[in-house]
Amino acid sequence: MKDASKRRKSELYDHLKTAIMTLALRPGADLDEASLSEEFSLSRTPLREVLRQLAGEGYVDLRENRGARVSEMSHTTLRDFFLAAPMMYGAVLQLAAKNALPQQIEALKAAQMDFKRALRSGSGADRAMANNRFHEITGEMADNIYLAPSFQRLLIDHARIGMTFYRPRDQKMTENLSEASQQHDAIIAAIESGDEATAAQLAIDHWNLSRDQIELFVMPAGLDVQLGTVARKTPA
Amino acid sequence: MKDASKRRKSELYDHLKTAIMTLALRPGADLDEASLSEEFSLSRTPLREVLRQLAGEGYVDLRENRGARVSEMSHTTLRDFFLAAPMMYGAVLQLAAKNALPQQIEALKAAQMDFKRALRSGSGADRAMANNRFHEITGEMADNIYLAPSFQRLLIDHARIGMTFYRPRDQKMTENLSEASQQHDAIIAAIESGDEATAAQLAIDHWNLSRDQIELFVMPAGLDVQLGTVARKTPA
DNA sequence: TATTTTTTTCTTGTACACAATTTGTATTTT
DNA sequence: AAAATACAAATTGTGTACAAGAAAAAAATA
Repeated sequence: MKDASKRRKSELYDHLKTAIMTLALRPGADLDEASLSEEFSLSRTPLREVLRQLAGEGYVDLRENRGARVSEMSHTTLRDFFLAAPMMYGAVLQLAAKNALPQQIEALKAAQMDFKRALRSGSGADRAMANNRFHEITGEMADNIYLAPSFQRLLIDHARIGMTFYRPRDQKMTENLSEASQQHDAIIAAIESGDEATAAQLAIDHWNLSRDQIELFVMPAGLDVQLGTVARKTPA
Repeated sequence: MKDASKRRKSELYDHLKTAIMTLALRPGADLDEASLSEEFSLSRTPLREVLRQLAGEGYVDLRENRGARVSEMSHTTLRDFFLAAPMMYGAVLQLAAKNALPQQIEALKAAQMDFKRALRSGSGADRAMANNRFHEITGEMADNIYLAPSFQRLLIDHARIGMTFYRPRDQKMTENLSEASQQHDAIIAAIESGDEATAAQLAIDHWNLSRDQIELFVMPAGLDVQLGTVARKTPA
């Protein structure tokens, strides 16, 4: 009986994590204790502990007497993200190239195969999660407890941003995704040969590419519509 | 009645934080739920939630079915720390110089006055906490949610390392502390004038000085004692 | 009819009791 | 005497009941 509730607890934990990263639970969404507790057959006590833990890891925000919410993605988020990401991933990849264990390199190659598979035939969520796993492994390779917290926080929003932007809408965006995959291969090679400088540089390149991808999404080619052809106000 | 327990909860939270940072609670120390709950007149339920939160922030480690412990400072910790600290503090100070608000600059100046006061007449804990507050404010100035988690984690161990190493034992160590204070002044000046490059460079200098201070502690001048003048075995 | 006040309902926070696991001790066995 | 096993004590994890607070709905007033 104890075994089962332990399993349910970690199931709840994993479920919330992936649901948040894949945007199944949207930023700002309310997490109701009662309904979650019923859904996972857990009493509210362990449920609340899970929420506290997720809050510590940056998945949710807790408000006094007002329940938990999926952590927000504000208008400043993207800017903060691309300010911090190149530096953090650069540091992580440099350390990964320095410290990676053979076993971890194998795991990274496996993750990259999954990522390629997801690019070919997966959903947006599959792509984002596969990409997330790839970078998560590089974080384990770097093995520095002081970088890990920010890196994990970045990975969460990396996945969420990816869910929005890893959906190619035109030829250019598809090419970018293919280039991202090639960069992953180059990253693996740099790590395997212990080339720290190259690994760090590849991180910068990788994030510049991501930024370009997002720019393509945020600033699409303008609609070719004449003034007045769009109704001022939609009928109620 | 609710008000009072709310206060006790945050008191417990603050108490544990400072006790851990000032080494009143040593790394690895066991945190017993029952005794803490009695000491702060709180039931175990809210107590455990506080521990979960502190775990998320890096103050304690939770082990399944085995209670909470103050987070460890292993032999790899110092190395990890000085690998990550210059980069993180460099980034934080650069952003601080860019984004600091006038109000925050005033707070930073006040914190530096406290730090100087602590250097003159405070205990080791006073110095460590005053120094901690100074850098905490620079973190607020930087205002980037992706850097904050690692920065906070660094500040915790910065304080703990400081508790050990900010106790001058000779002339050289005292001079280093005075130089650290001067660097704080320079950091304030760079932030106030918005000089990002200088701020980032000062961070590097600041951490190199810290590293020197620790080296003086870890590798002191050898004891000048002849072979055989120390008893082989102390009497029982 | 709009706005404020009161009441009701719903949600979160805390306490306590019990179940389950781990750890230390004592006894037995080799 | 050493090791292994069984037992006992202490500690952690979960469920449930109740209290406190916030949001929503209803009633009263302007």
